[in-house]
Amino acid sequence: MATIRDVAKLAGVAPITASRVINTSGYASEEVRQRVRQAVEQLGYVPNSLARSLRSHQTLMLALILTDVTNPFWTTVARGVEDAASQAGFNVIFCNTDEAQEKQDRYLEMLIQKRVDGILLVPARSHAQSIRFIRQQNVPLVLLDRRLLGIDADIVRCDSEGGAYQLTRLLLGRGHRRIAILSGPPGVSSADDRVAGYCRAILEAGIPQPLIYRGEFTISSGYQMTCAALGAAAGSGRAVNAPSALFASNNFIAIGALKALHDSGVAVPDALSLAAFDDLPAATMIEPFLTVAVQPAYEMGRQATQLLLTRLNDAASAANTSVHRSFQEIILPVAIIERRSIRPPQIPVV
Amino acid sequence: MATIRDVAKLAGVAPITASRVINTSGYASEEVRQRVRQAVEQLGYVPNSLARSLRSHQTLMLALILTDVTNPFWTTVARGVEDAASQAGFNVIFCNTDEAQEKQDRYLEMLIQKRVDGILLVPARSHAQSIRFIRQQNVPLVLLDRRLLGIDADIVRCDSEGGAYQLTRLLLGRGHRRIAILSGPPGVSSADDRVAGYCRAILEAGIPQPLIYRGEFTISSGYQMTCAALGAAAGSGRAVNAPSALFASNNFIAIGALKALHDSGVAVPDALSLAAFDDLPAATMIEPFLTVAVQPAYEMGRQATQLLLTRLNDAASAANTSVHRSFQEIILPVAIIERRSIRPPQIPVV
DNA sequence: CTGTTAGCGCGTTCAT
DNA sequence: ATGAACGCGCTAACAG
Repeated sequence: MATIRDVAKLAGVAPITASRVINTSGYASEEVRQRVRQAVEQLGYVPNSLARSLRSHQTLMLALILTDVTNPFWTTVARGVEDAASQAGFNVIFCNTDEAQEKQDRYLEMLIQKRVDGILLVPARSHAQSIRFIRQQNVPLVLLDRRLLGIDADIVRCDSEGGAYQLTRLLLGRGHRRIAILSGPPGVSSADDRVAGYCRAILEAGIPQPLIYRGEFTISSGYQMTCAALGAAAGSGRAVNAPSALFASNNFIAIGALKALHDSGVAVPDALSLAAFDDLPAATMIEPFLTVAVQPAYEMGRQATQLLLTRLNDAASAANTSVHRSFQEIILPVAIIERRSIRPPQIPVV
Repeated sequence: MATIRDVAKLAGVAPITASRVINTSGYASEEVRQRVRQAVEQLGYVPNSLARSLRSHQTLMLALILTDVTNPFWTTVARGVEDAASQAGFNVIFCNTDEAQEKQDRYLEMLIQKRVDGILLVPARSHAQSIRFIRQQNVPLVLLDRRLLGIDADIVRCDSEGGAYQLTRLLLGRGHRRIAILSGPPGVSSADDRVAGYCRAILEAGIPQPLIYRGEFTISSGYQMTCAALGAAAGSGRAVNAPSALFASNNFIAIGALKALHDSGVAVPDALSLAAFDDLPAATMIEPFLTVAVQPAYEMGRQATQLLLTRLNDAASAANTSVHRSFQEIILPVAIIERRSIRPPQIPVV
């Protein structure tokens, strides 16, 4: 593989001159430019960015660590990140943690070895250990979607608490009193916030007993929690005790719930109402009918990336003046979209 | 950021000794190992893989260039690639071309600059130009899913022709005579092969006129082609001329078709039968009912990666003996899954 | 406008 | 068992 020295030799100039032509940095006479360009062409020269990065101390690579690109929500976030990054000349490495702390840490180590210029992280669990590691390495970091207890950091996330509150209010407004929330894992702030918003609305309505189920943000967990919610009612022996509405706290849980309800022969919304956080993937929307709280996924990715790029500039200009800037927290609004999966409860509350 | 020299200094040894301990290559007394490890810990030292790769001429990175990770089919392929790669100690960079030649070429250039060790490519279009570029740079390449006319290369793909043939035969066996295929872009071998398999079955059945629509592998294109297929019949003024069955040649086209049929009030399978290539994403399968030809997506990714890794070894051991090995073509079988979207035509053929 | 020198951080080669 | 010297390919810093 040809090096810049080969190019320089062929063009009859010094390597640095070739470098200047190739990177259009610094002066070069038109004649020299021609010769260098031709040499590049002739040799099929492709610059070695390893060497370049080693010298220049930047790789033009960002990393996005998330839980699962299989989920269309994250796919959309990823697109937002990629678009914003590539517009600024950066590439993005994607990493799936599957919510596993251990995988997350392995990736972090690898990414820092590769000297990525910045990291966008959807923290798998509430551990702050990983963040300390990143800080120690002086790599700019922006959190995405999830807060971390006791950690001040730049973050872009949505108003999960508020969205959950509104969605619960919507169900209450339709006359539901027994509303069960099917939520994600404790310790994940977006999950906790949605439970909190739900509880606030429930308590405000004077309902003594919230119905909270906690599992994973997966289809199978949504299925199981739904079965549990239905089963608990069956166990009590009184149909009146069955929840009349379910609040699925993400799209995959909603899909699992729909599946479970279908398998149990429970019709939505005739027998039971269903509302969810996050829209379902476009692919399922042959006939959209789920009432949802939608997060601006693309925008989350875009803004987080822009914030990260800002921090890179800060770091570059600040150089060795280690002034501590304050962190930024960007909270994006959640939009409620009413469709047809909610209806007043069929069995009037006694 | 600490370098290996800092570690060496702190441990009171030469840099190379520290290197040997860190990479567990070569000898080192137990006492020295201890000191080095402690220095690493104390300084928070993380090796610089840019420098390491520059020296060792390998990056342990592979690239997967595909058209659209949004499609669950490709997501699954990607998982197969990632699993096989990480098991061998390699990382994967993912790139979306959106079927655009230009994006593909930009990514290729970038990946070669980054000196990835190998490339898995789902070629966007039939151009062979890009492949010549890769060959010239001596980077091992395995094609995925799509052949390239006039190009001999390692490839892992499915039997699209055979699968389409079988699926069409299935429809014919149910008594359908007017079967329309909604296909992908000409020049993309998987699309062309499916049309070919369809045509073979149609001709064998003695049907004079195949009904072929060609568009993109997208939801909107599936929608449009379906409207066109329905509209053509309407235009002819005779319901008898309407297709009684549709063959969607990938999952996104199938979703678009379902949407269009729903919007037009055409019931599946009562009024019209539908079969598709590729299964729908798990997320939509609340109640699976589509009869499909399924490709082993995960396995495609896995085997392609293994083949690529084999080639890396070949290249490493062959060194400068440029023996030309013959290329391998791995063709995976397609499985037909019969469900409930096919039914004999309601309007008997005159 | 162009060239010389040096070094980014690491590991191969050869010496001790 | 350990170390010195060198170079991977490139560009910053400093001439001229």
